[in-house]
Amino acid sequence: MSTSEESDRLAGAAVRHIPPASLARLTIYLRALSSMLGEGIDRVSSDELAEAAGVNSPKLRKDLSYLGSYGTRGVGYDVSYLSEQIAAALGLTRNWRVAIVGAGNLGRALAGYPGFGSRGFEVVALFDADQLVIGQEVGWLRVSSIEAMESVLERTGANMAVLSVPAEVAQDLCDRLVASGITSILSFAPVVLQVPDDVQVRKVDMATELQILAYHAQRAQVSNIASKARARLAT
Amino acid sequence: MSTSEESDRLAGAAVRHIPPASLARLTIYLRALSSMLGEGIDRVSSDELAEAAGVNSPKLRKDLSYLGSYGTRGVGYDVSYLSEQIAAALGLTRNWRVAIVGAGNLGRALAGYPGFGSRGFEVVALFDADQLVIGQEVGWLRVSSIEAMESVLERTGANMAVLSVPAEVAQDLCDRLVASGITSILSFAPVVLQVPDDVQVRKVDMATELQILAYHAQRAQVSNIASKARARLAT
DNA sequence: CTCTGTGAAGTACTTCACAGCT
DNA sequence: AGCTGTGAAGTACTTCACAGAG
Repeated sequence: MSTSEESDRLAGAAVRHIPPASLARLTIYLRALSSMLGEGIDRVSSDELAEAAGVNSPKLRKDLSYLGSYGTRGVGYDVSYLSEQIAAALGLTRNWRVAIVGAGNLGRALAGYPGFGSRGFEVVALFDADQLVIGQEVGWLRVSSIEAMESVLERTGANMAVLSVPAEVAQDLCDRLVASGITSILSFAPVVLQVPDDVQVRKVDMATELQILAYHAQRAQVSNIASKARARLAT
Repeated sequence: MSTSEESDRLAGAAVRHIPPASLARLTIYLRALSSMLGEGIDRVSSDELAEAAGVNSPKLRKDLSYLGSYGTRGVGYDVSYLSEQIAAALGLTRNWRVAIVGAGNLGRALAGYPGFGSRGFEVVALFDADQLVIGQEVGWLRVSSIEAMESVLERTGANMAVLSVPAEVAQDLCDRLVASGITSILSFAPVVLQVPDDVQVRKVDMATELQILAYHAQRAQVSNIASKARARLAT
């Protein structure tokens, strides 16, 4: 038995381990449920929710089954109740205090991102190295100097960080975040960050996404050319 | 035999199908190789490249084996040659013309993203609905009116689009992009987009990423509490 | 009779270990 | 002797089909 499984049992948690693939989808279900709540829908079937989330319904039910049995057979799910259960499983009941490192266009876009503030995430600090940018107001925040990062992180009680800085300085700033006790980092820098095992890093990478699209587009094109060649041969 | 497999054979392509998981990693290898080229390194072993990409070496070799055998046993890989082969497999030899829809902070950040211009991607249009923003210069581009989107897409020969607009208008603009013949879309809007089967959509979602981090952080905490409880019980 | 929840089967990915070049 | 390339074994995820609750 692994340490974490053992810990779950001791902590009395019902959830043992959610597969990464399911975890990613649970956040989508949560958003779909939130928007349904907004529309005044209070009951939903697995078919309907699956449709809204863009997955098939057996997959949705399997995903939900990792959390427990929160539906009613023959009826469906209570939108509000299911939302709460998913939010609880994801750890969204406590408040997360996010520091954004890098106040360029991307950092500002993130600081102003509406869906950010909702669902338990609060942006508590915004850092930059540029003297012209330090001190500027962005939304409710004032940009802090990167030199004072450690003390501001401490004072604001940040427990998550977003890295929206150039690739060259990402590893250095990442190291400083880790040294300050941050263990959850979302990076937009196009580099592989080296961190200790107990630090979680997730990476969002525009170049990767475009290249994956390019691959599929090229394939589609090749298929198309081949189809035409085949059509010619057939005549 | 599926249509696409058949097409590959007819087109004479060596590559049949790259698993999605491998595809995502190939883009990372490509970046690592580019940076090695920049440093003047011209030979690399699977161990070294795997280290740089943050994966283990059997996985890297397996990934590369989907493309072909481009290494030399007992020696390693030629950095430049392997780069070219990966780029070719990903479809990066042709030039991709990208339109960015939405010129808010995020759209501007994307338009100015350096890694964007390199590797075959060129931003050819930038759209917004705000009269105050239309006509502004962002880098080398002038922001076009969203009303003229169809004609500008046509004129600029855009063949990929990035959606950096609010969730409420994302589906509508997506439909217009699809109607204009765009078949590759990268969306930053936090909604599930409905598109025909022949259109590829990839989604980047900040909220999802943070929620996944929150889940892991919460788990780490629970484990920690449990460990302490266990330590107490043991005494 | 409807719709959920879930073992079991099927599929895809990862890891392993070593054969095969150089 | 060293490092790649790859079948085969192992693991994780997805799909299926139906048992089971209402």
